[in-house]
Amino acid sequence: MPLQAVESKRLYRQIADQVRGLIAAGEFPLGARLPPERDLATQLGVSRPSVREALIALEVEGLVEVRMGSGIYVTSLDTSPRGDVGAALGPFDIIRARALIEAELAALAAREHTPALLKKLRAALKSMEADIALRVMPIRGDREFHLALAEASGNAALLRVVTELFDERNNPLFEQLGRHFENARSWRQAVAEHRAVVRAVAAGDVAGARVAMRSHLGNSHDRFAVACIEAAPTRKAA
Amino acid sequence: MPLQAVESKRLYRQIADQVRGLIAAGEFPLGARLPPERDLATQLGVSRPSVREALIALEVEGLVEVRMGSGIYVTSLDTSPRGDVGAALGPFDIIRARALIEAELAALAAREHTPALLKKLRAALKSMEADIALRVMPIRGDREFHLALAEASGNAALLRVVTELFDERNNPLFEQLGRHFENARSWRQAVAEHRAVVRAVAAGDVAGARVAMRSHLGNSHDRFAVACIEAAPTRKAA
DNA sequence: GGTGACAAATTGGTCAGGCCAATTGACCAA
DNA sequence: TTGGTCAATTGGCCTGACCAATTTGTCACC
Repeated sequence: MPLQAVESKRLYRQIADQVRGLIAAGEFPLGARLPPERDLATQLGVSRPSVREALIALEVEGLVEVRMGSGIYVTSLDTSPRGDVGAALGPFDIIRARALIEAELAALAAREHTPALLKKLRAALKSMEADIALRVMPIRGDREFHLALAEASGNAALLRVVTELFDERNNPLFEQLGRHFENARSWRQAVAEHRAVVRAVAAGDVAGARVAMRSHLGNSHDRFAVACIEAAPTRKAA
Repeated sequence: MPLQAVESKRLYRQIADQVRGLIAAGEFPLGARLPPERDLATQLGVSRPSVREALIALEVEGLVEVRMGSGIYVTSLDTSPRGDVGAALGPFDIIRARALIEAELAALAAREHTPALLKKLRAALKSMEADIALRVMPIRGDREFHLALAEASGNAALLRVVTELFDERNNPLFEQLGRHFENARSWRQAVAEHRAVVRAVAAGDVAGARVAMRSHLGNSHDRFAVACIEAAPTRKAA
C-alpha cells in the first residue's frame, strides 16, 4: 500500500478551494461582488497577500474578475477543474474518440470539398514527408492535416474539440508510449493513410472519406497497441 | 480605429507573460529550474510578492511546478492559452458539433444497448417530465440523458468532450439567448425527441438512433434560431 | 429639483523587510 | 560506505505601509 501523500497544500490553494466552494454552492451568484480582500483575509484568518494569491489563481481559472478600485466579481459558475488536469485521458480512448469525430469531419469535407482545403491537406502531407526524410517526427504536419479538416467544417466548436484531442499527445502518458510507437516505417504508413483520405475528399467520395479516416485512426490505434506490448510486456495495459 | 489598449496590465500578468515567453523561446527547457524568486524579483525590478503572484498564475496554467525549499521547475512547454477563455464558442456551432458527435454515440449505443443504459435514459426522461410539470427548466435531466449516452461508449475522452460541449450552456452567450428559447412547449417537444432516441436504441436500430439524435439536435438548433430572431430582431446574428 | 464638480471613503496594486519551514548538499563520525 | 548533523538555499507566509483607481457622498450652482 503506497503511503498516501501528506496533505499540506499551499495556503493559497486552500483559500481558493474554499472560495470556489462558496461560488459552487451559490453563496456568490454570477456577477456578485466578493468581500474586499482585507475582509476575506481577516475572516479566513490569513494575510492579505495569501488572499491575493488565491484570487489570482481563481482569476486565471476564469472564475472571477478583479476590477481595480471596485472589487472582485464572479464571472463564471463553472467550477469544474478544466484548465487543470481533467484526470488524464488514456491514449486509446483519445484515438477512438478522434476516429469517431474525425471520420464524420472527413465525410463532411468530401461533401463540400474546396480547392483551398485540398491545398492545405497536400501541404501538410508534404511537410510530413520532408520531416520523415530528415528523421524528424512529422507531428507538425500531422497536426496541420487533422486541424485543416476540422477547420473546413467551419465550426469553431469542432475545431476546438479536435485540437484539444490532438494536443493530448503532449500528455506524459501519450508521450511515453509514443516514443516506442513512432518510427520511420510507422510514419510512412501513416502518410499513405492520410493520402487515401485526401483522395477520397478530392473525389467527393463521402463514404470513402469516412472509411479512410476511420481506418487511418484505427490503424494508429493498433500500431500504438502493438508498440505498447512490445515496449512493456510486464506493464498492465491501462 | 479603437485606441489601442493602454499598456497597464497588472504587474503579475506582465511578469507571467515574460516568463512564459522565455519558456516558449526555449530559454528554460522542460524540467529546468527557474532562478529563485528573489533573483527574479531583482532582475525584473519588482518585488517578490509580485513575482510570486506571477508564478502562481503560471502554476495554475500548468506551466511550472513550485517545490518548497527547492525551486521552480518547468513542467510543460505548452504555452498556448488553453485554460483561459478559448474565445467563446457560438451556440450554433456548439449545437451542430453536438449533433455530429452525439448522433454517432447514439448509433453506438444502439449497437450495444444494455439494460443499464436504457434504465438511465428513462430515468432522465422521467426527471425532465417532472421538472416540466413543476415549471422548472429540465436541464438536469437533459444533461443526464446526453451524458449517459456518452458514458455508454465506455470512452472517457468522448464523455469529456460531450460534457464540455453540453456545459457550454452556462456560457453567457448561450444563456442569454436560451432564456427566450426555453418554454414548456419547446421542452415537451424535446422530451418527445429524446423518447424517439430511446426507442431506437432499445430496438437496436443503429441507423434510426443516429437519425433520431441528429434530428433532435437539429430541431434544437432551429428552435434556438427562431427564438433568437423573435427575441432580438435588431441584434445582428453572431 | 436636478446637475455637475469636488472631496472623502473604499478597494485593489505594489512594495519593503522580516521570520519560519522545507530542501539540499557538504561535512564528519561510526 | 553509511548515517547523521548542520548550515546555506529557497519557498511560504506575515505585518505594515503607501499609491492609484473607483465609487460614493456632498454641496454649490443652475
